[in-house]
Amino acid sequence: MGRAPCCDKAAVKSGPWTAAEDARLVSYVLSHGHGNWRALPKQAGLLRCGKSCRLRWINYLSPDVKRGNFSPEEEEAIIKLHDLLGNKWSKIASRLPGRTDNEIKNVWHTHLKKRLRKHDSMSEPSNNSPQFTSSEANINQVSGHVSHPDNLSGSFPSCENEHGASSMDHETAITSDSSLFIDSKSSNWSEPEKQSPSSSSSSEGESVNDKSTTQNLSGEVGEIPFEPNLDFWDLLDDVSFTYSGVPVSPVFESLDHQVIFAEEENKREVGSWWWLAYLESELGLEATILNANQDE
DNA sequence: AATTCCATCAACCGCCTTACT
DNA sequence: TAGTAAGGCGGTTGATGGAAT
Repeated sequence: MGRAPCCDKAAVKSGPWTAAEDARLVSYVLSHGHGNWRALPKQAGLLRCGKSCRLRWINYLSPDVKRGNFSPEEEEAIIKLHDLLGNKWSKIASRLPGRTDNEIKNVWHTHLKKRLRKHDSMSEPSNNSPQFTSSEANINQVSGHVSHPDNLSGSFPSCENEHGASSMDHETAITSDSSLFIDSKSSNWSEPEKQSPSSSSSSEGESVNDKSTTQNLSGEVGEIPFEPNLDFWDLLDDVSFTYSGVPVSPVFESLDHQVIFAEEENKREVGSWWWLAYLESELGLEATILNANQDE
């Protein structure tokens, strides 16, 4: 007997999310939260597995998610953190505000790993310890970073992490290493158009999820088969957005605005706000907002 | 212009961990 | 303490678009 499936696979939908599903999920989470992911699909009227809902929210729909290319600083941080933590993507993601484990994992496999390998092939492996992979052996060369002191001890080479050894001791050490944490308010965040060509995919910043959401905008949005949460749509209808009493342009050109307006205690709120504006833009409603702004 | 190959990334799968009873 | 449910995580896959031929 195998493990019981988390949900009835025959009764749930799989594959790319439609704009209507996104809207329904967002509407529900914003108004009710996500106390129970497993129960959420039913309550929200989604024919999706709870896990799928959670993943969709965390990796794409959450206002905390920073879209756009990875800045050189972020990439360097990933390299450093991977050197220390191995494939602990969620731990790495926790150090990169706005970035998800999935995104980091993809970037690592599609860009950074190759880059390191390439760098490796161009350099002489003069001092490589046998237990280090070639790419790991060059991480310090690329980043100019000296690993955490613990990492230099014989008991904790990088490759141990890579192969699943516990990283808890490391985590504790790393937690106190502020140099390995990208401040969400830091100007190090770069806008997509400022990205170096070597950064991750060039299209991500401007056409978010054009494989799933955007491609469905043509027909499904107009046929959203559910009753939208009124509070949620009221927010979208409210074009006189303000933050702390200050009028704010509702259409952001980049997520950096989320950072600009993010006082620590209000960061999440603003992020949610930005997201609403973004969603409206994605759903083709930006004209409404822009026109409203111009009228002011 | 058509076809093939490759890179990218969203999403799925299954295992592990944690919280609760 | 053991059993169970749910959340979380990392590995992997498949669809897609663009580049190369």
